[in-house]
Amino acid sequence: MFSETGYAATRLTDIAEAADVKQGSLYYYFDSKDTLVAEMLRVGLQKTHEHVVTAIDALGDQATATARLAAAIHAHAEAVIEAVDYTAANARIVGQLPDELRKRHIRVDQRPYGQLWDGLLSDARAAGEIRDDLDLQTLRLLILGSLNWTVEWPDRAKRSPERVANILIAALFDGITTGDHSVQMQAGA
Amino acid sequence: MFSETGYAATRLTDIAEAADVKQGSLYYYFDSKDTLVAEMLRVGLQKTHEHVVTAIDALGDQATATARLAAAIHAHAEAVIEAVDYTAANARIVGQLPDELRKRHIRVDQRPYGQLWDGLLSDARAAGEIRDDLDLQTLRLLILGSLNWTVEWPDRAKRSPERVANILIAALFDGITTGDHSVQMQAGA
DNA sequence: GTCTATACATCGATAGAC
DNA sequence: GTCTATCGATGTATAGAC
Repeated sequence: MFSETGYAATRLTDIAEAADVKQGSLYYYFDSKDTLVAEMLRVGLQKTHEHVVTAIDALGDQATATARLAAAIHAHAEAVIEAVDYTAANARIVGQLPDELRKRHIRVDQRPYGQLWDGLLSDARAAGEIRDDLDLQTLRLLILGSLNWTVEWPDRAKRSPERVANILIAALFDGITTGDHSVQMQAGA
Repeated sequence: MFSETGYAATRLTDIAEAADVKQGSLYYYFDSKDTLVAEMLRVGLQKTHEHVVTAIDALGDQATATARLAAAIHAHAEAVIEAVDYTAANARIVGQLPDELRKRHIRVDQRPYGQLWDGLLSDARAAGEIRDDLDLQTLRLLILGSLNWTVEWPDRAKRSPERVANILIAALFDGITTGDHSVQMQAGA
């Protein structure tokens, strides 16, 4: 509901109705709307985290670091596009949260997930599989951002998680250029 | 203000205060909060559009399609990260808008900007500069999404637009891998 | 643990003087 | 064109019965 309606516009009455209780009853479980939202965000990110870890582990010990990275991209795409409702909600409403709530969420909940990704990237670099002239933290944020933003895509542009992930992986790993148009790019700015 | 506080939490009182008038006076210029927001979104996207077009035109006629694409990425990064306040607001609040407002904005305002980008990409493909096995619309949304999401980056991860754009361009154009780890990736999913 | 009822605050919008 | 004053709606939060 938060994913569809947004943080502020989602009323406790609606949430209660969906849970088949009355609005007042929610206060037996939560102190406020904010603690309810915070709990949802926490659970959501945890589920996403688990989903991604499961996908990576499924590859087994022999997988290369880049293969593991690709699996993570697939899994995150699944989470944000369809598999985990909470993840879409996370992506949609982080920008709408009251300041303290957002900061706490980023600091407490998002940090470990970011570290998982940073680990994937630095493993790949350590294995010599990705170049060492790119800022990995920025790269991670760009990758996750491109996937998270799918929640804003117009309906007609929607694609399956597999499709989106494959395109992103192909572009990232192989590059989008045909020959070596790449060099002249580096010169810019 | 919308960029920082969000759509719902930004009060007309605050806006009026920043404009050095009283809240009631705003209604001399706008019929409602929504028309005010709609106008801001329209102007914002227009400014971004112009900023990007200017950057592309500055390259002159001899520039390759990929060079033009790179310039567009730089310019959009500038717009969303620092240059155009409106752009950050756009990125931040599209997900928070009431349904009809958002739909109209995407349909009326965002469409032309999306077409500019699709043009850049299809020109590059026509020139044989980028591969022809990637869905260009999806690629465009992934690129813009990765940049738009920078508004959600934690403060400590913030980078200059040049830095962010260069990393994205390097990754996209050259690929992030060192050798041909790429091939085995394509096999996944 | 869930309900009904209601207090309380907030904020968009309107009215009307100047 | 800008102000002050206020209405009216909405929605979170609380009180208290069952």
